[in-house]
Amino acid sequence: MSSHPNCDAFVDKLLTWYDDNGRHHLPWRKNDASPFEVLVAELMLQQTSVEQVQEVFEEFVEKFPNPDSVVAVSEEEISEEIEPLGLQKRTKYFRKASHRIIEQHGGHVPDERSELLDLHGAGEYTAASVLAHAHGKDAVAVDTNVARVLSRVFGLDAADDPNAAENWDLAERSSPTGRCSDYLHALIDFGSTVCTASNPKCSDCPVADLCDYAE
DNA sequence: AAACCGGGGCT
DNA sequence: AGCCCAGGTTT
Repeated sequence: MSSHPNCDAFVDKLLTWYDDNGRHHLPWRKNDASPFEVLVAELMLQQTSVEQVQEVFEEFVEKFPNPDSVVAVSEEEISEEIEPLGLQKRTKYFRKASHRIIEQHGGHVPDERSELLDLHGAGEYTAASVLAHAHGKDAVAVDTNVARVLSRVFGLDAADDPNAAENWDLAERSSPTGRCSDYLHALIDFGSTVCTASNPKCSDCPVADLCDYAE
């Protein structure tokens, strides 16, 4: 646990807020979402809004529920499905990652950080996300939302830098054992609806009383 | 360390 | 017109 005096209280209030206000309906957060579906969602969500991903995710995983189904079709068939998302390079991510999962991991999405990092298109954030959301492991992933929320609440210098070690350290020290997946989803939902980049809703924030940033 | 990818929404 | 979005790869 963190040495920061407000840490436990912050996590507690955030998780309570998440229970009531989180986007629990998102298809890739379903309890029975497969590890491959989680990986697909994480790749789609890179620099892409949730609303855009919602438009294509379910049809994609219905057509391509596993790595075998991805490599079985032409590049054009994959590209066609994700075209509305932009960042067309991800077509190659899906194909290369699927090939590696089949050849190196028997068709199953790996559950070790180093193996996930070897998948094309998966960096530190995506690897940690898959560990937490697909395999239930205690791993933290810091994106722009998480970095912004943590740095604001705890008054860090690395304001909105997802690559700053300061933010990853704080995320790890504050993360509740056994509930990393919920905690990360909570931080993201909170960062995208309340603790927003511009015009944050501090006047309607459940943790404003212990936040270094709130006025 | 910086460039680049990308369509869509918001300002 | 400019900035941002569940970042990562390439130069």
